[in-house]
This record gives sequence, C-alpha cells and structure tokens, in this order.
Amino acid sequence: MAEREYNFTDIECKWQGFWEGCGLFRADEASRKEKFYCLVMFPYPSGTLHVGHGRNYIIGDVVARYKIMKGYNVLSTIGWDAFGLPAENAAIKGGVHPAIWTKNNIKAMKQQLHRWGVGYDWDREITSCNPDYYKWTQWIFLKLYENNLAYKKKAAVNWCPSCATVLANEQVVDGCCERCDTPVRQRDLEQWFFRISQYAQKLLDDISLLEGWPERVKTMQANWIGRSEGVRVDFKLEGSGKTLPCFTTRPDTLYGVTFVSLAPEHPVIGELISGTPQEKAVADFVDKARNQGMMERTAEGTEKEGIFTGKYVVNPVNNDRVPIWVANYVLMEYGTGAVMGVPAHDQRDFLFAKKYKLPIKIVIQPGDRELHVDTMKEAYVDDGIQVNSGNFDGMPNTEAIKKIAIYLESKGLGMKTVTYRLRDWLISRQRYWGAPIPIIYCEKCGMLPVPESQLPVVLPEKVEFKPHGMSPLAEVDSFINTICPECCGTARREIDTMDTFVDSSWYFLRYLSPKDERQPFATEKVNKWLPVDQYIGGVEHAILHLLYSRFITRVLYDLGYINFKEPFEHLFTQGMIIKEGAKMSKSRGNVVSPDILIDKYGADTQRLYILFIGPPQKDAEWNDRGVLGAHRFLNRLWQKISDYDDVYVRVQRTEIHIQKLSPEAKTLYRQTNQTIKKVADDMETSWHFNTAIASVMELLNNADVFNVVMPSNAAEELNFNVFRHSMETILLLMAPFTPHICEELWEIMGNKPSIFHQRWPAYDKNAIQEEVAEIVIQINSKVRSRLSVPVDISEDELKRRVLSDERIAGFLNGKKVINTIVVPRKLLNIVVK
RNA sequence: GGGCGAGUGGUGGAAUGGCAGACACGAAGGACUUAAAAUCCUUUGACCAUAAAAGGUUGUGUGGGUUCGACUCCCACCUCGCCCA
Repeated sequence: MAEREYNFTDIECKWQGFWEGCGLFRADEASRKEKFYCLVMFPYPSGTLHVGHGRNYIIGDVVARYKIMKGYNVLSTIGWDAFGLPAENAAIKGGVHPAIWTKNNIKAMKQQLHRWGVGYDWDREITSCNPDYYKWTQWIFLKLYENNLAYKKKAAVNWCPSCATVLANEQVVDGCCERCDTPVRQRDLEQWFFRISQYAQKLLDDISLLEGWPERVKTMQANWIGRSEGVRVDFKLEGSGKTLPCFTTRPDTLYGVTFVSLAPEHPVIGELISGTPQEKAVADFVDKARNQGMMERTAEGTEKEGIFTGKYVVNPVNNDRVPIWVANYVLMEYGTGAVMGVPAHDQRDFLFAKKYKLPIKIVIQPGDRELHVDTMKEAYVDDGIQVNSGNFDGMPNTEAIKKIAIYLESKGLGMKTVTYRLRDWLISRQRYWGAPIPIIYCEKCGMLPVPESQLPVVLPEKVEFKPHGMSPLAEVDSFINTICPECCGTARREIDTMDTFVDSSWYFLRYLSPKDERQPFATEKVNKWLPVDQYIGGVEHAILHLLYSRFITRVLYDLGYINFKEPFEHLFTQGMIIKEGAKMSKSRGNVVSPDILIDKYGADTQRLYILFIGPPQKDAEWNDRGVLGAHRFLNRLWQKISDYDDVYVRVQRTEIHIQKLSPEAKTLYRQTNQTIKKVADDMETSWHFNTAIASVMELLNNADVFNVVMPSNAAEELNFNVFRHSMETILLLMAPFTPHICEELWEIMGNKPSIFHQRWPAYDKNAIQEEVAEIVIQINSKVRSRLSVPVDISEDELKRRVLSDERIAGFLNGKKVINTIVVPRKLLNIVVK
C-alpha cells in the first residue's frame, strides 16, 4: 500500500484534458440514444465570475453529467449574451472599445468555467455581438416586421437632461439618473416595438403547457400578462357627437359614476380644453404629471392629483351629467386611458372625490348593514345588492355585472372587452453596443426593411462614445448613409439598436447550427432537439427573458419555421448565494472569488460545497468554513479508496448475493443499496443535491466501521468485494458532483476511464429491505420505549410483545387501554386513560 | 395594498402526518506532536435531576383548530425576502 496524496491540482488538470480529448460533451448528431438538451442561461460577459455565479453552471454541469450516465445523448452548450450597456459604460469611463472589453471578459470567464470542470460542447459556442450571430437577430426582426409584428410609434422614454441621453428603466434610480442624479424627464421619441400584446392570450393559455416549470414563475407570468375581463362603456361627450370610451371591470357600478378621469397623455385633452379658460392650467398639470414617471404616479403613497377640464360627458345608462377630470393616477397604457370614477365603490376614486369635493353615489348595499354617503370612511368594494340602478335594483351585483354588460351591448352603448396588462415590447435603444435595427429610410420610398441578402447590417467600429443626446451611431456617416434598396437613391439607416433581450430570445435555437451561414437555425435539427429538456437560470429572469423567449418561439411556430410552441420544457430556477446578508456583488465588496478557493482546495471541493450548501432552488448563505468540511470529506474518500490501491487488481470480482454475506458485509451492502435509492430519488424528483450528498457522506461514515482485511480466503474475498462495490458506488454517485476525484479514484481502483461511460448504478431490490425494524412504542403519543422486531411480525404478535415489555407494563399499570394504533415497521401508540 | 415564498440548535440545513435536529460547520474535551497544522476519538437544542447508570420536562415565529399523533394539514396574526402596484 503506497501512501498517495490527493493532489487535486494535477488531477483536475489531467481529467479536464481527458474529457476534452474524448469529447465527453460533444453531442452526437447521429446517435440513436434519446436526446437531452441541458441549457444554462448564457451569461453576460461582465468580467469575472464569483462563486454565486458558479452555482448556475455547476448545477447545469451536474445535470448534464448525470444524464450522460443515465444513457442520454446530451447536448450542453454555452455562449455569451455579449451586447449591452456595461460594455458601453466601460468605453465611456475607461476608453476601452466595447468589443475589446467584451472579448477580454469572455476570455477570462471561459477560463474560470474550465477550471470549475464544467463541460460544454465548445464547438457550439456562440457570441451574440458577433456579426455571424446578430445577422440572424436582424433576420428575426425582419420576420416580425414582415408580419406586422414590429412597428414604430412615438413613446415616452426616460431622458436625462444633464447627460442629454436616453436612459433604460434600470438606469433610473428613485426618479433620477443613476450617473449624475439629475431628475429624469419623460420625452416622446419614435420607438420600435414588437407587438407582443397581440400574443397575450396565446402566451397566457400556453402557460398550461409548462408542466415542468415552477408554479411561482408561471404565476408571475400570468400576473404580468394580466388579463382582465370588463366592458368598454361609451360616454357621450356633451356638445359634440363624439364618445369617450372608458374601460371598467365593474359595470355593476356604472350608475354610481360621478366623474370621469383621463390619463394626462389622453389625446382628447387638447381638443377639450382648446380655447377655454382652463386651457393653461390643464396643460400645466398635464406637463407636470407626465414628468412624474409611472412608478411614482401610481405608487401607494403618492398624492392623487387632478384637475377639472370644464367639460362633461353623459352617462349612457341614466343620462347623468358627469364632469371630466385629468388625473395623474390614470395611465394611458391601461384600457382606454379613461376611467369612470365611482367613489362609493373604488378606494382611489373615493380619496379623489373627497379631496376635490366630488359627489358620492351609492349603488351597491352590503345587505347586512346600510351605507350612508355622509358616514362612509372608505369605499365599499365588496359584493352586495344593486340600488339606485334603474331596472337593475335589487339584483345581486355579481349578476348585474353580466346583465349590465349585455344591456350596454344590446343598446350599442358599449362592448364586452378583454384587456391585458402586457404592453408591447419596446425594443429600440439609443445605444451603440447592440444589433442595429435593419431599416432604411429613403426620401422617395419611405421606410424600408433591409433586404435579407444585405444582412448583416454591421456595427461600425470607430465611433465616439461620449454621451451627447444621440446614439453614437448618429455621427458615423459611413454607417448612416446608404443606398435605397428600391430606387438606389440616397437613403439613411436606422440608428437605433435592439434591446439585448432580443438577442437572448432565440439563442437556444442557434446552438444546433452555430456556424450555419445560410439560415438562423436548421429547422430539422431544431425540431429534433427542442424543446430544451432542462433550462437552468436565475429567478430574476422569471418574467422578461422567459416571456420574450416564449413569444419569439411562438411567432416562429406560427410562421411555420419550427414545430414546437414552447422553448423550455423544464425550468429550474436556482437561488442566490448570499454573503453577509446580501447578494454577492462587486459594488458591495462581498464577492468570493472561485480562483483562490480552487488554488487552495480544488474545483471538486468548491463544487461539492456549493451543491451541499442547501436546496439549490433556495437562497443560501456562504460560509468560508463550510468549504473546509467539503474538502475534508473528499480527503477521507481519497484515503479510504487509495489505501487499497494495490489490492483491487489482486482480488477477483465475485457476484454478491445478500444471503451469503457475513452480518457485517450484509449491513454495508444494504446501506450501499439504500444510498443508491436515496440519491436516485433526490436526482429524479427534486434535484436535491444537498441531501443526496449527505446520504453518501453517511455511507462513507458507515463504511468506516467495516473492517477491510487483505483477503486470504474466499470469505474474505467476498467481504472485500462488498467493500469494493460500496466504494465504486460512491464514486459513481458522486461523479456528477465531483467529477475529477471520482475519475481518478475510479482509475486507481483498476477501472478503465471514463467513469462517465459507466451506467448510473441501479439498486438491488432484495438488498434494501431491512430484516429488523425498531418500533417506537408510545403511550398517549409520548415515546416510552423501543422494540426491535422482525419486519414481518404480525400485529397481534407485536402487541403481545409490547404488552409484556417491562417498561411499558409499568406505564400501563392501573390505566385503561382505550385504543392502540399500529404503523407497520415504525410505531405503536397505546392510548390510555 | 395585492401576489408568491420563507421563518426549525451557536451556524448552513434534514424530516411533508409517526423517534424533531440527518449531514455538515462551529464550539468544548481528549489522542498524536518539542510545538503548530493536518488527522483521529468523545460530547454538543434548552432546562431539571443524578455519585454513576438511567430518567424526566420542554422545544420547529405567535395564537387557535383538526388528529391517537402536527415542523408537516386548516384558520387568524407577526416578522423577513422577492415580484407587482
């Protein structure tokens, strides 16, 4: 027996090279095996990775390796979500070109991924900022444009007057510019949108297809889409033939309308106030409200403010004359931008009416008490009976909701309508570092899409990054000036670039043919490999990225390019790694670098700790000392197995039959099989790696009491084979978690690499069953004794033995037995009085 | 305000109707060592009791409920986190 040292640095280097060489992660296109597409959300190349990021890739790697051992043809890929703001900020601050900055970061992060031992089919690596990728992002844009799913309209954007630039929502902190703290204003600019709202219903309906998604992510998506059923009520504008449509989900309160309020953006306002005494005051109010910002305007604590326009509408059901107000809490994006004010039955309207002394009219009474206008302290929003509602009086309001809607439709005064909270996807960015929107403006021919044959529209390299009001592209003449594809006259290019969410909404299709120069994805391959079997990423992408990906996939399906509706069959959202009570981030200075830990303990130790830290879907607190525990376990495993490195080859393998084993060997063999079952359950049902690892640790602890001797006879050989089986099982079960050490020890045990070409172990059904069960004896549900009995003991026999137990007899003395509950193989509870 | 999730030893966590605290960290004591590190052994929820061996009580955010039995199921509340307003 030679003392071997666990030299993790050499071992990890050795096996990383080996897997690379044997193409362990190279997906085999020709294979007959069942496919398994394992995908981690591709990272933004921000610089260097910390251990918190590592969780994502390590989990993905565990899943991929496990599925390889389960006999699947696994596709596991990685790429770079490489366009985006930080690169441009780095250019502004540090003067490094975004392309260089991005490229360097990719290089550094790639090396970190390699050191973790995570495996991908690197031949399929994609980078979204490369022209051979964004060419096809532009192609996607063109397909949407052709199908009237991409359009341009004026929309409000966040504008920093000091930086003279457009800000993304995430750059606005508390209503101010994140860089210079200047209050952000709203400004109308021509913007590109994807018509995702047209897909609201499909995206909502198909949530039901997402069986392998966490419930909470599905709920978040449904809430985000926000379907609400209601009625559009057409109020007549007094003194004009026009109508003012208002959307409401509560038509039962229509008789209680005492005012109507408009969003400050509502187009009818100009017309209403033009030439009236209120004109200036209302215009000032609108201006002020529009600069408040959505969040602030609708926030709970914000004062609801409004102004009377001086005009009236007529309520179509009772001909009430109702004043028109403009209110800051009404948003143009919801419904029609005009809402009916029912102060008696809506809390916001109630506060508004109280503030501006508007009348309150009760149209629903609770039934168990009577509301009075003078004594109401808040709006009554619950169900009740209609009053003051014409022919609908006396009807339960739940019924009136339907009846009034029908009435309005029959009289042509309104229409049942479904509205969605989901708004169209604003995809244009006034930025440099993104995929250019492939549109050309010709003086003669107007707005035209770039012909497919002219893609990609390449980003120019030489640009000025200092922000001054326009996209840096606006100043690159060689980029802007082009030729009209229709008339060959002079034309100019669109200077906006696309939101990076567009890049990431289809990348999972590109991995199947990453180098294809003729098409964005190979339909046949995509149809074979998609949907993704397991998608893994952070819950922070629960809404936007996942919804946009579903949308683009669904559009491609509707256009006949692919034959599946949903891109991701199973979704796993891992929790964050917390340090000192907060998410790891550079700005907080609480990041833990993987490199130092790998130098000190090795990649396997770090992987094991990250997997052992807690259930992977929950947040977990990082503890430096915990890493040591993981390292100790690997060291013990190393010693236990390598101690017998010269024995394995000398002892002939024999088949193990549980009946023939010594009691000691039987116990170890049983524990080994029980562990296989436990790990399999954890892997298959919940990805609970922490408990899977704990059960293997337990097995190793148990193996410590097993006496391994150098075999000199058949019985001892059998014993050794039981030990060998146990150790080999541990290596197979641990291989997805700590692949390097398992490969090395697998080889030391005289086996041929790779361990990943071995089949995942199956347990021996005959061996997991215990022969003796320890029954807990309770009296009135308190544990009073324990009894070891054969598992197949009859209930009567068990009761007899329990009653003859001395301790139990003492407790039962002088009491009357009322009931006895038996849980087979576990417990017996005697209820006494 | 709404939706979702969580609350268990000194710490991370385990147990999803049946022995609460698996597994690990930390801590304390011991062995080895000139010493330290590493390693190994023992103890480790709290409280009471005891010479020792036992033993007992209590305990999963709070309060109720269902049940022979509740960390687990139901109702109400408190606190924290995330998402949305």
